Amino acid sequence: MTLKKKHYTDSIYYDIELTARIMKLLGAQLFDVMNMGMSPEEHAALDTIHCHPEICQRDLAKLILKDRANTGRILNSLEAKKLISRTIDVKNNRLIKKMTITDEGNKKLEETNYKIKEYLQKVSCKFSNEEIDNLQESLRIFRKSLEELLEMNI
Amino acid sequence: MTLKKKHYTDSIYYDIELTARIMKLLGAQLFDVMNMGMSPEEHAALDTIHCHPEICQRDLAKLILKDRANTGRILNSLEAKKLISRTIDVKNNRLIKKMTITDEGNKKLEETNYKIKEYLQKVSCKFSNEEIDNLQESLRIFRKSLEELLEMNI
DNA sequence: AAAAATATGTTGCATTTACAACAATAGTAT
DNA sequence: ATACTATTGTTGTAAATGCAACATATTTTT
Repeated sequence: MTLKKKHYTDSIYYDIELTARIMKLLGAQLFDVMNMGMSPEEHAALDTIHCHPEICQRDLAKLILKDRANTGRILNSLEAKKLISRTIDVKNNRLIKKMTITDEGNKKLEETNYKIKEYLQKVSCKFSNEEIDNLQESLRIFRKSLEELLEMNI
Repeated sequence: MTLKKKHYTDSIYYDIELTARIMKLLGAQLFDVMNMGMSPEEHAALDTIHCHPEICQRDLAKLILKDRANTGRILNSLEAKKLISRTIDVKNNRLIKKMTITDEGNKKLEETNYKIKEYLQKVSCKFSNEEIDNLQESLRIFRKSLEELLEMNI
């Protein structure tokens, strides 16, 4: 009853949707104003490749919450901007397109991450780091409940 | 630092995006399996009209988090399904398309809300109502911080 | 060894979405 | 009173997204 409350705009569904929307807006604005030279999606991909250097496109897709098709397109764009290069490589005896971040890409990523960090300290002032940690933890637990429900398969 | 953490997949941005995505998936699945006869978006619109009987399309758009164009299209679909009817009316001496929920629409809305409530009690078992209230409150406070940042206009 | 299943990536298409332009009307200012 | 601005809704268009089909290659099954 409290979960979906009585009506749509009172539900947790709505609160999460709305928060996600505002964050996306803020992100788009940040990347636009700061002239990052890449989209938030491209940054997400680049940053995630940096954290998982041997990742394949399929696994990257799962992490950045896109499907394989769109992940491929984002990577095409990053490649066109010479921020990554793609070579055919082998992992577990399987052919994969290995992605390597170029020097230019690493420089750009570092710059971008710094700008983001700098910008977002303004939020941290208003919402303490501990509060954010708690919120993230609550969301994780909440997701776990949802995923169990998905497995129940009704 | 904690807000965006070091990397994309550790950030609160990511947690919220991921949670939103899972909720949307769950919602789509629910509406599909239960044969609701309308999309989650249409339900959001219908339920919100029910809560604000005199609302105009523009205000409805703000509430259901769509733009005016898409709100109009959703309403077209609801009208085609005979769940609402639209008549030209006057509000504050202004011409607006007044939306009225049909009897069929009210019946459908009640049915749907009941099915949702029933289904979501399963989640409440795993995640207490109080926890959900707390999560919603945290999200509200977090959004407030973000909105202040948006007003600061960079 | 042949066939079936799995993994990886690409392409095409249909849907959703957002944004901008437009039309019609009403309020406000000069 | 006329012109400007704001509100409301529609239409058109371009971009993002997701899904299904396909191509290729590898692993597993028979």
